[in-house]
Amino acid sequence: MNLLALDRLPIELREAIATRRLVPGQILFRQGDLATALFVVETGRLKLFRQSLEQRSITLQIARSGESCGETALFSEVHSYSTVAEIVSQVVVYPKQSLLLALHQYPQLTEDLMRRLVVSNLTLITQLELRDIRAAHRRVLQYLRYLTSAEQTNFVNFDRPLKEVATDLGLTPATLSRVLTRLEREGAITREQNVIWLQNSAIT
Amino acid sequence: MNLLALDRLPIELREAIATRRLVPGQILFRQGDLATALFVVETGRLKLFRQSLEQRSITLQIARSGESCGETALFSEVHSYSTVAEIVSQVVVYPKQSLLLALHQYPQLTEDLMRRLVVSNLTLITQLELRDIRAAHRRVLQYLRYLTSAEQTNFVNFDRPLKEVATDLGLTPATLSRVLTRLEREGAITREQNVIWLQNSAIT
DNA sequence: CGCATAGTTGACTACGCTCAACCCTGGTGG
DNA sequence: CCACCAGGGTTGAGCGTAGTCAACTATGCG
Repeated sequence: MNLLALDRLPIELREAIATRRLVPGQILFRQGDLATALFVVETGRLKLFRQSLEQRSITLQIARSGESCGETALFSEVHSYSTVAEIVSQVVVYPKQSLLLALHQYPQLTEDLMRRLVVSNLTLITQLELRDIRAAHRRVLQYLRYLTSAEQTNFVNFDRPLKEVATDLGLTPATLSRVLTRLEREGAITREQNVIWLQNSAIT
Repeated sequence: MNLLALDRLPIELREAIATRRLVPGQILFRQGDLATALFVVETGRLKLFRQSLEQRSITLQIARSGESCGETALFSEVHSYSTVAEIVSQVVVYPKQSLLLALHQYPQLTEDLMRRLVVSNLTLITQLELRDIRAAHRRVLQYLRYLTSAEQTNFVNFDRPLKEVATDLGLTPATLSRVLTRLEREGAITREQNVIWLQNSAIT
């Protein structure tokens, strides 16, 4: 949940951190904002996204409990993406300056941060790979595979509107809807409420 | 060029590093390979790419002198992408174990590594943003803008075949060709050999 | 000089987007 | 308790644009 077990944190950093509550739709920071802190999600759900030219929004990641955002700004003046709370959320705020100071003395902290950066990297790579799949039905199928393999299950429970999922995938809601009905018709998945079962089919 | 000025490196790491020569087309490591080292390009040009399902290749980054690859593997067992030399190249090899050991004692090293991870992150985000632009001509234009803004110039000198550039952009060579002639016809760019001039036009 | 490869151009196709209408659900207020 | 409304989800028709496949040209290298 926290960057490090609280009692292992240097005292000066322990004093600097705080928590913050966010309501749905509330912006934590905007891309371009001066970066003053790094955040770790305690509860709730944040969306990390970039608002591109021509006002499209590109979802970089959905950060849930234990995940962080704003790490890249540790070594860059400003945030490179925006973050918004999708539901009521609580985040831990680690002031950038205190963190940077503490880095030098606490190797554990360093390692944790690096790990987070690496994870963030891998997430982005996954996103890129998804976007590279042109055919919508394959992209969706692959997306479902990622989700299930991460959870070690064969189903996905969507806790967010399909509309959102669609844009995450770079699709329109209409297209996603069509794709899902098609996949179900073909027997690749079965749907039930917000739950989608993946049949381990040979369909690629 | 190096991860750190050589004389500032801890002696045990200094002894562990080596250099390696690569010929065009030579694979440095493959995605899925056990990660044993991190590499910094001394001379030449490497392509970091992911081979997706259905044998498409997604270029993550072109690493040139001073840039690195394999950092993400510092905290993961295996490499998450492949790296190939596009031309004759020379890389510095930093064994992972030695690096991890040295991290604890040399804050400078840590900072350098984190910086590299952050840069890698931003590069990936840029890629994603590009891919999100559907219209090929806009995507290409934006790509040219990124390149020129990075170089502080108004032209781009392609040292690699357009064919490669096309796939980097997620386009086919045919489409890229058409787009370039169109952009030139519309006056957004002018071409001459491998050089493309960007007219600061209002065209978006 | 001849070959291999990159680049260009054309005709056709496929697929996701747009825009629109419609259904369905959950929440609200009378 | 029902009427209404708003939003998400679904479905349809038509369009635009990048892909595909192919032919052809240009270029560089042996």
